[in-house]
Amino acid sequence: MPVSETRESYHHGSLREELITACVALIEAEGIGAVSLRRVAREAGVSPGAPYHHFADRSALLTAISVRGYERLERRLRQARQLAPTAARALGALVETYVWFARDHPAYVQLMLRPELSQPAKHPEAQTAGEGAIRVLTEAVEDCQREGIVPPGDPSPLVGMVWALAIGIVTLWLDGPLEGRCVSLGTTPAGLTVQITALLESMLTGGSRQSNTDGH
Amino acid sequence: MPVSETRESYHHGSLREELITACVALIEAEGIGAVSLRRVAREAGVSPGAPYHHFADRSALLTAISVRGYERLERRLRQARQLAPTAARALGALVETYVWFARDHPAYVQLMLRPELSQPAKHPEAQTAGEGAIRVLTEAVEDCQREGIVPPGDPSPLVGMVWALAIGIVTLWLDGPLEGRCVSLGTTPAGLTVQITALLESMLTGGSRQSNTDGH
DNA sequence: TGTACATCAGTGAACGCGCGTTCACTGATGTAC
DNA sequence: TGTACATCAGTGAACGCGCGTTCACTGATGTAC
Repeated sequence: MPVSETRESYHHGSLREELITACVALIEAEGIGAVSLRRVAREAGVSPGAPYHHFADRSALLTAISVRGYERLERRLRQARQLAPTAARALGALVETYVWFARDHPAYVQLMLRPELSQPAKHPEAQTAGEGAIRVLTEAVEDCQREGIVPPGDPSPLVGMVWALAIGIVTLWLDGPLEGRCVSLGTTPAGLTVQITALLESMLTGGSRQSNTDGH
Repeated sequence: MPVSETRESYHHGSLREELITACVALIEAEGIGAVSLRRVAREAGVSPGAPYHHFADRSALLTAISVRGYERLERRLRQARQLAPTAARALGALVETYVWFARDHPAYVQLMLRPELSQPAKHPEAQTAGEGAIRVLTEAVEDCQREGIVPPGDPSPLVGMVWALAIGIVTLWLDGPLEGRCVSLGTTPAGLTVQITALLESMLTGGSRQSNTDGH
């Protein structure tokens, strides 16, 4: 019988799982620059060779984490889309969801945004997993078309716009400049995100009217 | 007399300049993962210790390149803003300009987007240089407000939106997924960029009308 | 213009380090009968 | 249930490597007189 992928304990316990956990914790604690296979093994309390029983090489571990990140992101995006009261709200909510996901799991997203670490040419799984997330975006845009908010035709410009917007906000937040800018503006990254998505929605539904509801 | 920063040749020629050139070329040829100070020195045809007469350490070189990138980007953004016939067009043009800049100088932008390499905590110059670029965006948004396209008030949501949009498209392009997606859509990253900026502008000026001019 | 000296920007050898990966091994776990 | 054996997931030592950085040095460039 082949080794089950879901068993709870063998020798060490489920080392594969613990390596992923340790790597995520390491990135969150010391930044993406601190990642190395040896270091992750050390954090997991295991010898440097041990990971090779679970991952072909360093990039395989990082790819596995990226894949998990995309899967979790997609799940949250699907929930957000289902909960949104209108199609226009869904688009804004998807952007927000991506950003909150990055805030809650910065390590996943940082890996997802650094292909030089996962080497997608070698391990294409992460890219495949990412396509699932984009599918949710596309479906949401198609909803908008069905509701007449967005004209029919190729949905990809709006899909690309929403996707890029989400990645852009996330990058600015995780990389630091957003935090600093928000401080000098008297707001927060989360607050600015909500303002941006509100702006997006108002552009979609009501022309260029921009609501400044937060007392400006 | 102190050493002039702009002299053409001393011993080697202007090594500082050549190190920057070599590093940029290296990133463009082999990707951001190939960067090391030793390697850059080797590419410039110089011994491993030579760079230390021009840069305090590795991150200082990478910061200098980021700074140069932001300066060049800002110059191009200013030109684009001046050439734009309308304020709304200026916003779209700024996004496009950022994206074309990334296409023309991927190495600069990749460094700008990886703070763990420049270590902004140690060398804050890059962040300062980046603020110049955002000032151009802000001015363009204020133009829109002056023209009545955008309601008065805090410009930062729209500034953030345009900024994030630009960075998002750039990230998707440089990191690969955009290229692949565009192929399967029968378009190109540049084409999709233009579609996205057109969409942005039409959202700003005319509600949510989305022109599909490319025969779809 | 020529000489003596200071400075500057290179060389190349060396340092210690952490890295990714391999490998012979071992002992725990699972399987067959 | 007990024993013999196979497999599996660890250990820990070792490999070769490239890295960032330092340092004593050297020879070219610039400066003073």
